[in-house]
Amino acid sequence: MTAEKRAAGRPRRIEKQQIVDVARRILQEEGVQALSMRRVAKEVGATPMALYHHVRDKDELLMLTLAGLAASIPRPELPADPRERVLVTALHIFTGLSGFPWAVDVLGLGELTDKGALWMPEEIIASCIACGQTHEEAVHTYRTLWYFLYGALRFTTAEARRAADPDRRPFFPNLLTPADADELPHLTSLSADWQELTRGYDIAVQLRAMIDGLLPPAT
Amino acid sequence: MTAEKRAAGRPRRIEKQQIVDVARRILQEEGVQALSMRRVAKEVGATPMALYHHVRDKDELLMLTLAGLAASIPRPELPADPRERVLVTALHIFTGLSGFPWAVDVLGLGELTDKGALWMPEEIIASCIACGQTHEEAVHTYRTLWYFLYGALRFTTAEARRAADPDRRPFFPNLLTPADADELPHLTSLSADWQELTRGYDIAVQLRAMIDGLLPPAT
DNA sequence: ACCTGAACACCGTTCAAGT
DNA sequence: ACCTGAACACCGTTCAAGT
Repeated sequence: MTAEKRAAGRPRRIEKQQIVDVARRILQEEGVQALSMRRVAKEVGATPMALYHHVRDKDELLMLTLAGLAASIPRPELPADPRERVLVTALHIFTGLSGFPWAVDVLGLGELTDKGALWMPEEIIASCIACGQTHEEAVHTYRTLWYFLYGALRFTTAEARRAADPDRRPFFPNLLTPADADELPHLTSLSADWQELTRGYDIAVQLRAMIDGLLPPAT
Repeated sequence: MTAEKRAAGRPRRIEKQQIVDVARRILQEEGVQALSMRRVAKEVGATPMALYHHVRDKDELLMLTLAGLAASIPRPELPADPRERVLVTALHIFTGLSGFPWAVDVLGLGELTDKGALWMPEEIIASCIACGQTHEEAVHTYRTLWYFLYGALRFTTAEARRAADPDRRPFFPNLLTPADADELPHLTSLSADWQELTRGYDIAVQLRAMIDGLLPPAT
């Protein structure tokens, strides 16, 4: 079904793949806020408008950068127990995407784009069914896990970005004062070692507990 | 401690509160992508640069729009059972923020800004402790619930936005073809009624299950 | 102290024209 | 078919000056 390319008309000077590659490099090196159509055009050696002959708009270009990303991450060994497979696959999504903060931003656009990533929802849904869930329940469980992973990735990467910023000043440093101890006793007593508590957060522990609640009890 | 305002210098023409109010109205009516400093300045009857005398930058203005939001939402009746209190409070966060999609975007900036919202983490952490968790575990549980709620809100509001768009065309309509049935059997068989499965997703059911897994078993 | 004006260095995208 | 050039309608923010 792959038709020969017609040689009619003007020969193309820039390839779609080239555009996507440049975009992905900018995203990886400088993040999503650094990517602009004009910047990509310049680095690809063309006019901004030349890009629009290859992609519909900026959102499409962003989503195209996701293609092939999953294939570049080594697939993990999956255990035999289906419950453990859910955990390991979910953790793999988290650790895999941790290295690509820009991908989390792009995934927020809400459209599936990378076919090579689909084995992960497939695996989780299949394992949930193997654990005794109906097909519908399994889809819901996957969705719940994805919402959690997305949120965790968002705040983890955002915090890492802010930590890397040399001249960051908190916007509201003293939202909580000792005077709030009456109304908010736990938050005030915990606010001192909030940073340490954040470090102690273990995504694997949380995922395991979540999965325990979401899946039917083991037989 | 509230010092009298010095009347020295030029009298102010625009009040900070006025700026924040206009910004919040734009956010509520047209969403976060419609808010610009220049737009706010115009509607407030001033130069773009006048705003910078009252706020540090656009991010600070965005975060200021959150102040007082929680107080505008009626506080729910909380049940006596601490486990149920966690659920009801978490659900309240979800339903409360569902009406303010822009607030979800602003919360993604990652800084706490609305003091009136702090009773919710306080309540969840206190209830988790009442259920037998340590202070540290309770903070982790809250964080896990928040990550999930944030992800759920993100995708729910994004989907609602796209559904409201009159001329939306999916970017990648046929990512999954019948030929993928070998590799991705569940996804291909489920893709037909994916919309219906999405409608059947019940956040209360998922939260209850999550909480069951996260909290120690009831005595 | 508070605000203006001009400027800098950008954006995404449409449209008409060229090869 | 593919690309350019010019234009439209915007951005956030700095800086020097005015009252």
